[in-house]
Amino acid sequence: MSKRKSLGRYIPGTIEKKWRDKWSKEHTYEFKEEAGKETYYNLVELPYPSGDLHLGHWFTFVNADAHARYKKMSGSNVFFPNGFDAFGLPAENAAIKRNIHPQDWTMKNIETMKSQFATMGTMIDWSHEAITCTPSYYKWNQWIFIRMFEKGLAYRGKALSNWCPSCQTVLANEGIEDGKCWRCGSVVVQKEIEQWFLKITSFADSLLWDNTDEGKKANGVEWPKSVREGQNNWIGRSEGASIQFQISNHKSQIEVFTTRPDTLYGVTFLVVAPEHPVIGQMVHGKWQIDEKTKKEVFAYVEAAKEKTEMDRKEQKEKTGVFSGFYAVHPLTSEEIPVWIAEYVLWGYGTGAIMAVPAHDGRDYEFAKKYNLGIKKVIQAKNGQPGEESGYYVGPGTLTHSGDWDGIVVPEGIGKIIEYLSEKKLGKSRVEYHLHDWSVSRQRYWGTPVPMIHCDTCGVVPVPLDELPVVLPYEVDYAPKGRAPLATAESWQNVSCPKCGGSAKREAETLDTFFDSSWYYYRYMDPEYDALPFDPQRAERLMPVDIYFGGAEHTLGHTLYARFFTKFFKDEGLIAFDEFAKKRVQHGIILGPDGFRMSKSRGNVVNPDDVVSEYGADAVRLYLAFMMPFEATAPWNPTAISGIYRFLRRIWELYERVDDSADGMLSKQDVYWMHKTIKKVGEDLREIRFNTAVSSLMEWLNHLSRKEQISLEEYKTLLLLLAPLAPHMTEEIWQMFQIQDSVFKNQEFASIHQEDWPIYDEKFLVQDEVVIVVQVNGKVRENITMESAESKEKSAVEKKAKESEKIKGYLEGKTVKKSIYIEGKILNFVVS
RNA sequence: GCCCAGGUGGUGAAAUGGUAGACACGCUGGCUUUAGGAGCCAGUGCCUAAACAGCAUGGAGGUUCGAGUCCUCUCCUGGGCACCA
Repeated sequence: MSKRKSLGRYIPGTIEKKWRDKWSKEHTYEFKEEAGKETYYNLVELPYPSGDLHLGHWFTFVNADAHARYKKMSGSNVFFPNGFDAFGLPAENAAIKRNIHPQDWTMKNIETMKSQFATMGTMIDWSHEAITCTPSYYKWNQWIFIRMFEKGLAYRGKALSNWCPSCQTVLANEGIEDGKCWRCGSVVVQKEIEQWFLKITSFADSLLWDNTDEGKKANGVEWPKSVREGQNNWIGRSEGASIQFQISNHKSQIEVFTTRPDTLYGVTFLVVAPEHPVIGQMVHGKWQIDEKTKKEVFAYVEAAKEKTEMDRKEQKEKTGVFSGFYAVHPLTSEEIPVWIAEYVLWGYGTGAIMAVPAHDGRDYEFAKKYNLGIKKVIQAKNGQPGEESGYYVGPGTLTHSGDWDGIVVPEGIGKIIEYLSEKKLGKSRVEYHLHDWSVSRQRYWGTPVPMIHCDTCGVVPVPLDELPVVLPYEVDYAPKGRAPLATAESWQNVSCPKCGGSAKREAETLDTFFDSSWYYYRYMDPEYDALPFDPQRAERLMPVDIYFGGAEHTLGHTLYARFFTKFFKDEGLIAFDEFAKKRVQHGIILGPDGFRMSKSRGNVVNPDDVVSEYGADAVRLYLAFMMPFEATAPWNPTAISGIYRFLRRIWELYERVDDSADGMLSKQDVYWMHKTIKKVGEDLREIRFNTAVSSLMEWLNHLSRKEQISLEEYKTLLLLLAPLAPHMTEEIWQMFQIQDSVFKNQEFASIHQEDWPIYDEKFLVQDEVVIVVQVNGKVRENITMESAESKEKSAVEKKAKESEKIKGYLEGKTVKKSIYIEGKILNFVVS
C-alpha cells in the first residue's frame, strides 16, 4: 500500500508558466497532416488586434480549445490555427490620435495580444498564422478581386451615399451629426457615387438556406436556426409580379412591383419614389401640369434629396404630394391618381407601388391622411357567393338568383400572374432585399484595389504577375476629404498595362470584410504562393468542422464567407458548397453589474487580473462552467472561488491515491467512473461545457467520500479534466512519472498526447434501481429493487403494493390501470 | 410591424415527456485555536411546529397515466431586420 507524497501547495502561477514555455519550445501543437488520420478543423473567428485581449476572447477561445483538445484525445488530427484581422479604421484613428503609423500600431498590438493569448494555455497552432495586413496575405485579396472583376462579379457602379459637398467625400452614417458633416459642418446630401461593388446578388438564390427537413439533411450542415432564418430574411427573396399602369393621356407607363397581385382590384392610387425618373418627365417635360402642382412636386423632390438615409428612417409620419397625373386601372379602367411619397423606396422593386389601402397598413395610413379611396377585395369562399366560388372578385351585388356582377379574376397568385401575362398587363418577378456589396473605402489602412484608370483604356486590372500592389508606407493618411492614397502621387502614377500611356492607380482600398471572407482558406498554408490556397490541401482539410464566433456576424461576415465559398466553387478551386459544417455562436459575458462591459461604465473585468489571482486553469474552468456557451450572463467575481476550490481538491486528492486499490473498486465506483467518462465526452463534443464540469464535480464529490482512491480513478479524472484545465493536469501527470521513476532518462509523456478514456455500457447498469411509485401521477413512494427483478412489471407492482404508504393511497379505490416505465416509474391510475 | 432566442430559488443554472431545482455561488447554524483564498458537518423554492401533506418552472387553456419539456392563445425580456410593396 503506497500512499502518495503530497504535491505541496497548488500554486497555479508557477505550474502554468512552466508548461506553457515547454509546449511552445517543443512546438507541441503544430499541426502536421497525417495520412490516414481524420483531420478536424477547429476554427474561431479571427480577432481584431485592438491591443487588448478581453474576457470575451477568453470565453470563446478557451472553450473552443477544450473542444479541440477533446477531439485530439479522441483520435482526430486537430487543426486549430489563429490569425489577425489587421486592416481597418481603428488603426487609422488610433494612429492619428497617438501620432504612430497604423502599421506600427497594429503590429505592436498583435505582439501584445499574442503574449496574452499565450497565458490561456490553448493548443492554437501559431505556425499557420495569417495576418491580413501583410502583403503576402492581401496579394491574394487582390488576386481574388481581379478574378471577380474578370467574371463580372466586381464592377464599378453607382449607389446613393451620404455626401459632403464641401469635403468632397463620402461619409459613413456615423460621420453625420445632426444632418451635417462632422468635420466641416456642411449639410450632407444624398448623392449617387461611383464605387466598387461585388455582385453578391447573383448568388442570392444559392445563399438561401433550405430550412425544410429534407434540405437540412441534404446539405448536412449544422448551423443555428437564428443564422439561417436571419440570412434568409436579409436576402429577402419575394416572389410577386410587376404590373404596368398606363398613364392617362400619355404614352408612358409606370411599372410597379407587388407581392399581392391578387389585391389588384383594390388599387386606388399609385405611389412613386421621389427619385423616380417619371417625375422628371412630368416636371421638366412638356406634360400638362399646372404651375402650382409643379412647384409643390419640385419642392417635395428637392427636400427629399437633402435628407440623409437616417433622417428618412427616423421620420414617422408619411408625407407625399400629388403629381398632377392619373393612371388607368387595368381592370376597371378607372382613373387613379399618381402620388409621390418617400415611403416608397427607389432602391427596391421598381420604385413604384400600386397602393391597396384596404389590404396594406402603410397604404391605408397614407390614404387616410390624403383622403384617397379605399376599396376592399372580397374573396369568394368555396360555394359562395354564387357560382364564382374559388375566385377573387371585386365588390358587386349578389342577386337573388345567385348571379354576381363583380369583376372576376382567377384565384391564387400563380393563376393571377398567368392571367395578367395573357392580358399583357404584367409578369412574374422576383425581388431581393439583398443589395450588391459596396467594397470601396476611401481609407488608407486597407488592401489597395488592384485597378488602374487609364484615360484611353478605361479601368484595367493590374497584371497578376505584378501583384501584390503594395500599400505604400509613407502616406498622409490624415482625413483630408479624399482617398489618402491619392496623395501618394509617385505611387499612384503608373503606365497603363494595356496601352502603356499614363494612368493612375485606384486610390480606394477594400472593405475589411473582404479580408475576413476567406482567411480560413489561407490558414491551411499562409506561405502558399501559386494561388490563394492549395486546392488539394483544401480537399483534405476543408470544410471547417466547427466555426465558433459571435452572433453579430450573422448578416455580415458569415454571409460574405459563404459567398466567397460559392465563388471559389464556381472557379473550380473547391468542390463543396458551404465552408463550415457547423456554426456555434457564443454568448456574452456581462459586467458584474449586469450591463455590457464598457470602459465608460467602468465595469470591465480584465482577464489578466483574474488569471494572476486564480490561475489560467481556474479561469478556463469557470468560463466553461458559468453558463451554457450560447448564453449571456454577468460575470460573478466570487463564484470563481468554487472552481479554484475544485481544482485544489483534485490537487490534494493526489496523496490519497492508493495504488493497491486498483481492482478493488466497488460496482458503484466503477459505475461512477464510466458514467462520468460518457457524460464529459458527450458534453465536450456537443459544446455543453458547463455540464461537463458539473459532472466532474459530482464525481469528485463521490471520490472525496471514499477513503481510498485507485490509480485508475484518479488518472481517469485527470484525463477527463485535461481539455479544460491543461496545465494542472499536465503537472500532476508528470508527478506520477517522477514519483514512480518510470521514465528514467526519458522524456515525460504529456497527458495531452494520451487517449480519451473509453467507457463500457455494461458498467452503466446498476445492480439495484430506485423506482418511483406514483398514484394518479403524484409521487408517493420510492422502492429499491434488483435490476433484474425490475424488468418484470408484475414484480414491481407487487412490491409497490406491499408499501404501507401505497396501501393507504390505494385503499378503497379501484386500480383502473397502471403504467410502468422500466427501471424508472410506476404509476397507478385509480378511480 | 416581421423574424430569432429566452422567461425555472437570493444568484449562475440542471433536468431522452417520467422524483423540478443536479452542480456551483451566496446565506444560516455547528465543529476544528483555524492565518489556510481554510477545512469539515448540517440546513437552504414557497407554505408549515413538522411532514415521505399542500403549492410551485411568466400567465391562461389543452393533449397525456404523467408536462419546465408537446400544442393553442397571451404577457414580458434580449437580439436582429424594417416604410422592402
